[in-house]
Amino acid sequence: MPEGHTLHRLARDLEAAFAGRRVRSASPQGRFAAEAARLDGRVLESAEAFGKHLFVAFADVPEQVHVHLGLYGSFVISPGVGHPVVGQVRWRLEAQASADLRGPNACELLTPPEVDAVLGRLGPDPLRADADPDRAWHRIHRSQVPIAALLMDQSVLAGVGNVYRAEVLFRHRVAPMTAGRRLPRVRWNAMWDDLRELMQVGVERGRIDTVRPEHEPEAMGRDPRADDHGGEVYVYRRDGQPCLVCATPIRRRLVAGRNLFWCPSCQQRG
DNA sequence: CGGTTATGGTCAT
DNA sequence: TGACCCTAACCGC
Repeated sequence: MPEGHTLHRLARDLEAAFAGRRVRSASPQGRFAAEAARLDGRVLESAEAFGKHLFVAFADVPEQVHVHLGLYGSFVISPGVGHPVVGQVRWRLEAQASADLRGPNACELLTPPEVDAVLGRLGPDPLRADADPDRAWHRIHRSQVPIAALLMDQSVLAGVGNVYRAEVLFRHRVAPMTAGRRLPRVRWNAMWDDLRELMQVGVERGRIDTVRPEHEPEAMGRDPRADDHGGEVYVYRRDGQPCLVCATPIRRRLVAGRNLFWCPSCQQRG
């Protein structure tokens, strides 16, 4: 379930479990075998996330492991070592804990220039303290592309995925097909601040929650059970169901190959 | 058991 | 725009 919050949480957890420790490194599946063997027995130095990209550094190794989870990759940390390998495990780290990487879009050793090249393609990441929202604004305010597409463009903004884009558009009542150049600057500033807070909550809880207290199902007299994807949201994957605010049926439409969800009644402004 | 789906991205056309 | 990559869960038969 990888949007940016997942990777930042993962970086934090990997450091807690492995930083400063000598680790075993292997590729049970074999597709990262040579690289994993090279790192075996070394000290894991750091794990850091930029948008949806994760970089793991080892002492005395100039290259870093670049991990991108893609649509359905997972990197799961569990206590203890020597667990049986279940399914396709691309990379396994072990110290006093274990971490299994499955189904990543990318798992590769990159040289420092190659790392810089990846980072250079990324827009500002709301989860990084030094991120500059003006860099994103510069791209947005001169673009004819719908804001719903711009939010997914990692070179405009890094870390936002299909859930956060739908939810932040709803929370700010923005019509998804509004061209970037039609979005008022004050609106963008508010969306950026909101994303910072929402994604930080995502890091802390390990799930995406976007519903304000006054709209929570319990407060609205509904079953307080979380949505199927694990968090509490306004529109994501709720097509056909009543809007939590106005009861209008939530709509769905494919935008740039991904399902976009929105409330046609609540979301009418630029 | 096979088809579908998924919070993503790249590359070719 | 479409093909393709990667893995697992879920659904209907």
